[in-house]
Amino acid sequence: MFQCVLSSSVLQPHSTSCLFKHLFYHSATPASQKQPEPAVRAPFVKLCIFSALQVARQLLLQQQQVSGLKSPKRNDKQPALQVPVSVAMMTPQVITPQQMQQILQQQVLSPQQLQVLLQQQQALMLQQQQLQEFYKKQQEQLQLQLIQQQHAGKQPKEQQQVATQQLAFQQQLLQMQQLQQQHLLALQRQGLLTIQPGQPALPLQPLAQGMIPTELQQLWKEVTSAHSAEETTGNNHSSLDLTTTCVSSSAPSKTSLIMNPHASTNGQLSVHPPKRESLSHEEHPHSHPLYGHGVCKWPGCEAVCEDFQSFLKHLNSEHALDDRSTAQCRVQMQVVQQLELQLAKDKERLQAMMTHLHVKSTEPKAAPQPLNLVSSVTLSKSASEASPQSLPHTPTTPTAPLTPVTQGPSVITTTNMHTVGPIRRRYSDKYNVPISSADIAQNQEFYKNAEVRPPFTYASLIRQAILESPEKQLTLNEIYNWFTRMFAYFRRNAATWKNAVRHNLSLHKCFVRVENVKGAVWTVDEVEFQKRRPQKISGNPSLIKNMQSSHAYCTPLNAALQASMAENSIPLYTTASMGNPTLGSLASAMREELNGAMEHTNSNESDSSPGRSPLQAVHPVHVKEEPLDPEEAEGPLSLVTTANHSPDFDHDRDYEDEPVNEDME
DNA sequence: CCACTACTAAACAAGC
DNA sequence: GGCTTGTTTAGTAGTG
Repeated sequence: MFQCVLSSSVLQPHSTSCLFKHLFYHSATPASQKQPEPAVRAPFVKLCIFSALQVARQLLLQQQQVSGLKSPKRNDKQPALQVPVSVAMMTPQVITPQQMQQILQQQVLSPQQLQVLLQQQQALMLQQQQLQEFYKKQQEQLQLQLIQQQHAGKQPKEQQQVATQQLAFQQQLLQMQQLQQQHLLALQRQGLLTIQPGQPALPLQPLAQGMIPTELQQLWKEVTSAHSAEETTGNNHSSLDLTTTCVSSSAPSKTSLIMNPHASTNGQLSVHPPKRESLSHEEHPHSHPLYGHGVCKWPGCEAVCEDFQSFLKHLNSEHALDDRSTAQCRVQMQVVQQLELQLAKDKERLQAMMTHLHVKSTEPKAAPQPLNLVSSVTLSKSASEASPQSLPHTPTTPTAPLTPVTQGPSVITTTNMHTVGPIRRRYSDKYNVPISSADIAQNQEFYKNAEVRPPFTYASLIRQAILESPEKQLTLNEIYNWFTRMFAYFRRNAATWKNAVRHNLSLHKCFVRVENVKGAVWTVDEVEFQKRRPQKISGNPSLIKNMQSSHAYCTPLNAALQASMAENSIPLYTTASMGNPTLGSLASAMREELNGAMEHTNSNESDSSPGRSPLQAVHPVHVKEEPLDPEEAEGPLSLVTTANHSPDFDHDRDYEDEPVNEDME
């Protein structure tokens, strides 16, 4: 029932490759992030890893942006706009695997390993310093050359060479910094989880770009010094120290708090945890944010506490206000801060993506028809936001999945639709948007509101409309309504697309007309429908290959979709019961289609379909002309009303009020 | 170049 | 007669 589905046209080879890229991106990213999680792992460690990744990623981002600005070379090759885009796309993949590995491995470090780590760290520092020096020299050289050229006006090549060298070094630097960052965080974590003999704080200036470096530095100092203090002195002493440490060390944090408004609240919360806790648990005897499921939730602790009382005991004894706890708090603060930062970034990216989808890259030919888009609001918004890391695609791919830049057929202006005469546009193949599951789910709302042509063939859409109905049958008018309900695009220019719908219904064998008491309804002959694509696919070996290779993505694809839908509390394909059935079901139908296509590639022709869709083993009527159908016996009740989407149909009326529309209800 | 598919336009018929 | 529904044909365009 839940199958991967894409419209037949969507599966055209061209778009398929894009799709796979896309899918790979979507599937690879989360997978790698969760990657090899050891069985036993404190949540704290997860947080640390996560934050480490975020830090590194952020670092990389900022670095790239900086370097993108600095190096003229980069701008030569690609529009400045695109640089951050590709970076944004790549970062998750670039960072994750190795870093994960390292971080995870480092998690179980023995003292010796720690030693090694530290040595590595130092070595890194050294290398980095060297690199930096080199880099400086290069810069100076470049400056010099620039000056010379300004006077002499020549030798651009050399300059370029230097620039590229510079770039390369920047990248190396970047990598070093990443590694460094990573080591630092690993060490931090270790320092908290195991007692780490005091290693002098390391010079950390190069880290500056990534995240508040002074804070990190401070953190590191504190953590290490705290441990050494703990080792050398007793607990009593340290509990005395804490206050001082707390006070003195809070200075840098405060500065950062000022810089980051979000952090301030967190800072407040986490800086004085012990006090708060004692207060809070008095007020709310059995709810404590640090206690849950009989386990202490203090980062890295996970001590089992039978009851709340013992937890309190544990809390007061093990996590008293001492240097260590303070340091841990600070780290936690960092973590939260980083998460917030990341969240902000992701939000921004999401915004930019959405904006981008509403906007049109305005380029191609002096098109008679303007390129689209939705509202001026989004437009203006996009102007300011679309720049940084929004675009989901690398500049190198000519066919950006979500934005068919080419001749604007995929998008049509509202205003021009009526006036512009017949515009031939073909959206299914070329301009087709390869669609990942997430896209589908996400874009559903988008298509509902934005007058963007959906990247599905009429046949697929019709089928979807029909399958979505509880009886798996719709009248023509109901199909129309579905179109207008689901796609803003189809709220205009009704004559054209309605004609196309009728044309498709008549033309394709997979659509079966069933006479009924009250008229005629259309159903889908799934067998026929499935037959359609194999032809296409079977003719093209490369496609088959792609399809097969893509099979592996189907699962994560589904998972991702379902997850995203679950997040939005969108039920899957329970059409009859839910208020807004369309979103989930469209997506699921898309999956279905994809799966169906793949089944056919795997088991060509053979009658695999009946098993697959008991649900729509509707009417195996192959002769279109035949009005009579076993279906007729089934009952005339269904078509009478649109009981299933009664709520939605009010919307339909709205749409139908439009000038062009000549629907009758 | 050809076959195939998809989209668009339009003519036409039947029924209400 | 006007409209919807349904069928059919023709032309265009993209892809392999």
